[in-house]
Formats: sequence, C-alpha cells, structure tokens
Amino acid sequence: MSGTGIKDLVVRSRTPIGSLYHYFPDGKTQLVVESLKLHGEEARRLLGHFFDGKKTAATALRSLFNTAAEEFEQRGANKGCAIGAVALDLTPSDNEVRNVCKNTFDEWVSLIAPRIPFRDGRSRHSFAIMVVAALEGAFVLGRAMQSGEPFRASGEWLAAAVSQKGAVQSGQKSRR
Amino acid sequence: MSGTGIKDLVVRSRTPIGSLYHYFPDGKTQLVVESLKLHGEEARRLLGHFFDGKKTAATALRSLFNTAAEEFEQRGANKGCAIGAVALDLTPSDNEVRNVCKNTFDEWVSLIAPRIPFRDGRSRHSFAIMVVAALEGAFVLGRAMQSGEPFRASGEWLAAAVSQKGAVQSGQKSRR
DNA sequence: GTCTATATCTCGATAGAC
DNA sequence: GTCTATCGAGATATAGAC
Repeated sequence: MSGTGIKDLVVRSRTPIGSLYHYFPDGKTQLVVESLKLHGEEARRLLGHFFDGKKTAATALRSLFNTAAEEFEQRGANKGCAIGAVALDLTPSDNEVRNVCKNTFDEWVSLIAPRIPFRDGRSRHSFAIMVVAALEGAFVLGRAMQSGEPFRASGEWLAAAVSQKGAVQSGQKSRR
Repeated sequence: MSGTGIKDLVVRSRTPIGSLYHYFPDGKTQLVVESLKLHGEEARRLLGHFFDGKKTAATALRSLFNTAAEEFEQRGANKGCAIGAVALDLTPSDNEVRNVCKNTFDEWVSLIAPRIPFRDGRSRHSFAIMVVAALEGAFVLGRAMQSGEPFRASGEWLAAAVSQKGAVQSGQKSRR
C-alpha cells in the first residue's frame, strides 16, 4: 500500500482532499479496498468473457494471455495487476486489504477451474491456481523485460497442458 | 523502490547514516541496485543447486517449488522475491534498477532453459520464462492466501509438463 | 573517514471557515 | 456538504564537528 499516494490520486482526479475524506472516512485503506473490489469485479467479468464455455479451455487460455500481452505492450509495458501489486506490498497487519486480495484470487480460481477439462476436481483447482500465478508472474517479468513475451510464453504452455488431458493429469498423482 | 525505507535499513544494521552515504554516494538507488545484484546472484546459485544436471528436470522443478513453499510458509507467508517486488514497483524512469531486474530474470531463464528436455531451443526458452513467471506469481498469490499452495500447485504442473516431452512440445507449434 | 544533528520534502490526515 | 490551510510523522539526504 505504498508507492502510489493519495496526493497523486487527488491531483489527477482534481478532487479536493477534504471531500475525499468526507466520503471515505477510513482514508487510504478504504480507498484501496474499494478500488480493489471494483478492479477485481471488472477482471472477473473479463475472465468470464474468455472462459465462456463456448471455446475450449486451450483456446480460452491462449486468448486470455495473448490479449493480456497485447494490451500490456500497448500501454508501454508498465501496466500491472492492481491486486497483485497490492498483494506483494502487504504487511502482516493489513488484514482487511489482504482479505480482499485473497477473495479476488479465489474468485478467479473458482471461475477458471470448472472450465479445465480434467476429471479430478483437485487437479482442476490446482491447475487454475497455477494459471492465476502465471498471469501475475507475467506482469512481474513483463515489467522488468519491457515485453509481453512472458504472457505469450505462459499462455502457450498452459494451453498445451490442457490439451494433454489424461497424460498431464496423471502427473498430479506424484504429489507429496 | 518504495515501502521499505533507508531508515529501517539503518536501524537494523546499526549503521550510522552518514557512513552509509559515504560508501553509497548515490543513495537509495545505489543501495537497491547492489542489494538486488547480491540477491540475484544468491538465487542463481540456489537455482543451480536444483538444476544440477543430475536430477531430471521434473524432479528439479518439483524440489524447487516444494522447497520454496516450505520456506515461504516457515517464514510466515510474508517473504517475497526482492527482484519481483522491485520489478512490480518500477516507474518508467527507473532504468538502472529495471536493467538489474531484467538481467537477473534473464540469467535465471538461461540457467533453467538448457535443463528442459525439449528438442527445440525456442521451446526450452519460453518454457523457462514460464517457470520463472509461475515462481514470481506464486509469491504474489501466496502472500494474499497466506499459504505455500500456489508454489506446490505450480511445481506439480510444471513437473508434469516436462514429463510429457514430445506431446507438450508439439503444442508449441500453434504459436501466432 | 566516521558519525551526529538537522535540513528539506512529501506523506496521510484533520480542523474548521464557508 | 465542500473545500483550504495546515499538522505531525517519517522519508531521503546533507553539513559539518570530530
């Protein structure tokens, strides 16, 4: 919750700072929480657009990551996922904010998992976790490398993995 | 480059702040750069330990992610990858710091790629990018979820993917 | 060379005039 | 209800005594 300040926000939105505290009496924490909820909801809708049940999971994954790569590059490779950025910045005491992040990620996982064509529910769940992790990680690498390549690389391999249904799924058994 | 301050650093190391600026005249940027270089080098050695050529790539990936999961949980699920945290925090003008991040990630990718048992060099490279992205993303999700599960989920699937050599590799052809 | 005291700035938040 | 002026804390960085 550091880095971007309320002052930036106030300057850009040309909102008098007093009004801001009138409508958001809990200050920055409340602002962050509300913003993340909005952002998470928007992302959920976007995910739903890709995983609409009409495309195969492989196609959905490839479209999702390729679209993210393009948008990322178009915005100068400096965009980030707000949820991810805040999550990495959490201190142990930021419980309210952490819960918003956790719930958002859980929502995304729950949305993706049922679309993955594996028989076992646990496999679908853990694969979906990896999809979200790869997406968040692609933002990290992409910003450093100034490229959408991490998104494309991840999308290709994830799509390939769900095409290998039975075979890859069996790999799951070697869990400790 | 925000959040953790020089003051924390000075207090913890009991270094007089004057001395610090004597040895690091460029201040915080220089400190960040040197720290990241050290951290990146240490991580490179650790990666080399897992990908030592004696284990299979699948075993190496599983060990790497499971070890990361355990350490992450032991430290209270609040550890992060310093490189990743800084990368997500970069502003467009932080060119020197960004380059350190980029070079570190490139090093990791170059270290992992040759150990992946795919015939095609491009496939090995893009798979290695995904490995690093999944690792960085696991820190993001792990901190939000307060769990090492994202590491374990990613490790399992990545290990499974490299066990499906020929089959998964052909998935790479559908690249745009 | 080493360190202390402090300057200067920006942050999140608030008091209180209108 | 709306907004301005300002607070106190904490940040990075520096001046200058030793």
